[in-house]
Parts: sequence; C-alpha cells; structure tokens
Amino acid sequence: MDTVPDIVALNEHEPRFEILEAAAACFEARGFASTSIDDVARRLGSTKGRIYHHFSSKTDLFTAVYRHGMEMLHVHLQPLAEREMEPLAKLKLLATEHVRMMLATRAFQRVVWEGVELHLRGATTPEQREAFDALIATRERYSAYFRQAEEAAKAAGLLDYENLSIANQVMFMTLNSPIFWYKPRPGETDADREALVRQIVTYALRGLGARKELIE
Amino acid sequence: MDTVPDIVALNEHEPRFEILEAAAACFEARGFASTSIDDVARRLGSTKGRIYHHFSSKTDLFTAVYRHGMEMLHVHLQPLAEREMEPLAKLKLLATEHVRMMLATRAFQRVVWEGVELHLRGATTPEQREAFDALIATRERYSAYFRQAEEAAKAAGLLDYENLSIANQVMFMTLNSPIFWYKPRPGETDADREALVRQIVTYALRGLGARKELIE
DNA sequence: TTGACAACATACTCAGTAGTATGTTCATAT
DNA sequence: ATATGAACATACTACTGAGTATGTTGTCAA
Repeated sequence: MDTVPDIVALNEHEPRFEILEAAAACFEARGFASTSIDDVARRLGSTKGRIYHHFSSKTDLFTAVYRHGMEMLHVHLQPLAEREMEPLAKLKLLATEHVRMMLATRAFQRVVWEGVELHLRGATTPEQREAFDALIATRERYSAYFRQAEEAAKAAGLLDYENLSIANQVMFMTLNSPIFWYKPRPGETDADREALVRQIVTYALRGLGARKELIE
Repeated sequence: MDTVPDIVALNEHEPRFEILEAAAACFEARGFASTSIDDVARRLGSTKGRIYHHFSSKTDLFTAVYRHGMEMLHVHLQPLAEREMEPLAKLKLLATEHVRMMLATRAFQRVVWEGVELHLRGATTPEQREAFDALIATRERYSAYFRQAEEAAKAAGLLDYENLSIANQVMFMTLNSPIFWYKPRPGETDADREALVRQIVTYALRGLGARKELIE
C-alpha cells in the first residue's frame, strides 16, 4: 500500500499534467537553468509547440511545477495539522508524512527547493517576482503547520531549542535532505523506505531536543 | 609518491586568487549554469581575457573554486582530526569548526555543494569526469574525519543511530545548512555567530543520539 | 458541410554566451 | 636597448536556446 496514492494523481486527467511531470523530471535532473524547453519536449516525444501552447514561458512552467509540488504537500498535511493532538506527537506525524512526500514526489519537491533558492538569491525579474512571492507565501503557510507544533511542544516542555527560526530551518533541511541523495534501489521494499523515514524523523526530533522515550 | 595528493592552501597573493574569489561570489549568487564568464569579469572590473589567461574553461574555473573550498576545509580540520581525544568531544569539535568554516567561507562552500550536486546528477562530460572524480574523492576523505569520530563515539555508547551512511548524510545536511539561509546582518557580532554555530552543532549531535549533558 | 477552435508541429528570429584569435602593455632578463 | 613573455584587452566566431509566427490536424457544434 502506497502511503500517498491519490495525492500524486491529483491532476492526472489534465492535459497539462503530463507536461508537468516531464518538466519536473528534467528540472530535477539538470536544474532550471540547464534545462531547455526542448529537453522537456524531447522527454515527452513532442516539440516546443506543445509546451508553449499550455505555458507562456519557461518561468511559467517552472512555477507551475513548483505550485503543484506545494499543493501536494498542503493537500496531504493540512488535515493532519488541523487535528487535535499532543504537540510532539503531531510534530512527529507531520514530519513523517513530510518525509514520505519527499520520497514519493521527489522530482517536484526538488523543484520546490530550487524555487526557494532562486527566491533567496533574488534571481527573478520584476514580473516574475510577484508570482514568486505568492509561491513563497504558500510555502510559509506550510511551514507554519510545523512551527505551531514546535512552539506548542516547547511550551509543554517536550522540546528544547533556543531560536525557533533556526530550529525550523535546520529541521526542514533534515527532513528535505533525501531529495538530494535518495535514489530508489531495485528491489527496495516499503519497509526499507519506512526505515529511512523513521531514521530521518528521529534525527530531526532529537535534534530539536525531544527525549528518546517520547518519540518511539 | 603518496596516493593521497598533498593539500596545499592557495596563496592569497597569487594572481589567480582574486579571480577565484569573484568566481565564488558569482557562482554563489546565480549558480554555475546561470553565471557567465563575462559576469565574473565584470565583477573584477576586467574582461574575459584575464580569466581565460588563467583558466582554460568555465569548468576549469569552477573546479578551481571547488578545490580551493575543499582545501580550506582540509587545512583547517585535518590537524584536529588527528588529535587523540574522546570521540564525542572530537566530533563536536570537528562539527563546530566545520560550521564556522561554512559561515567564514560561504561562497566557496556553496560552490562545493553545487559541485557535489553536479556530480550526483552526472552532469559532466567524460573529460570533466576525471577531474570531478578526484574532487569528490577529496571530499570523501574529508567526510571520513567525521565518520571515524561517529563510529568511535557509537562504539563507546555515546551516540545512538541506526545506519552510519544515513546518519552522515543527514548530519552534513544540518551542518552545511547555513550556506543556504545565513546572511550576515549589519552589526552582527562574533557572539551572535557563535550562538548560531552552537545551536546547529547541538542539533546535529542530539540528532545522532548524543545525550544533552554530554555536549554542553 | 463548414466554420471555429483546441492542440499541437514546423520553421523561423534573435539575444546571450563559451571559447578563440589577435592585439597591446609592461616588467624583466640579457 | 631590445627581445621576450606574462598579463591582460579587444574583437571576433559559432552555437545554443527562449520565444514567436505560422502552419496542420482533428473534433465538435450549428
């Protein structure tokens, strides 16, 4: 049983979806700057015309991939974030599902990462800026799911970190890290993936000061 | 002749050094693919001619920046790694100095990061491949400083992680993370930076299963 | 049957960029 | 004094790649 089945299939029926998947794969493999529209078209077995019919520019395509990546995260975690739970248990749940999503939608999440990087570097034109700011805002809202749980857990004496902003940054680096080095091996089982997820989440929660007994 | 090439720190007064610094700043700001040789030249107040007189290609320039970044790390940490110390204390020392270097030589370390990324993506031509492999090997040797300390500390019951490879990956992501989000603020003091370093190192060591009392 | 439009493909333009070929200047050795 | 080469600048070439303008094909509504 896949952990995130229907999320990935969110827009499967849209004609744009196939292009998004190809673009995500290309951007993941070579990065935004080194990926040409022709690369994406070649992967689709099509030509530029198809892509420019659905997207106005390379940046537009990129932001669409970013948006879809963030949407998958939101759709998956929002209901969990709204549950009434003990804060540390909720943080563990959110972190676990986040890492699962990183593995399940790796290409898209890599694009999200690069989008944040591009934003931090300010490598955007003025018009792009506005669209980009909206995307980053979406990401901020997502981050808030975790931040609230972190603050609540700290207030309850279940976590122990100094600066929330730093703690949040470092925690996300940990949880996002598999998008860089994880490659699914042939013959890999769900149990293998789950073991990976568990180790990453354990590392993150301990890093935030959770005691061992409380996160197992 | 040793199989391990000697690490020779680059002299500040070499004519190539100024170019390396400008290149590192440009690569940090825009990434390898989006940085043109003219960009680097413009930052230097020079023209291409100067750069191509000292470096045979854009890739050659990039690898030189990478190499210098790794050399600075090696020169700084190698003597520490060779000390006889309690493993956990040594790991803490190495981690602390590593993070300090991330802040102090951020632009170069960002290039090292991108170099590893490019290597993981296999985005290199056959000739580049050889030079790249040598660079990655240097990075592997550096990583071994930490790995040995981690293994020794675990054997002594001072750490508690499942898989060494995963633990190492996630730990480095944590320690490297400030190259992405750290920006020196005006009026920032050494104490501010040290507080940042301490929080990151604490997070990393706790993540690996170190008990709170043992790392303070 | 035909018009209209969506969904592409084809064939271009043009700006940017890696790399090269060829000056030019200046210090230093002889 | 002059030859020489290092350290650049200038002025190119060749090519890639984003974006556009213009076909072509199938579908569907009236």
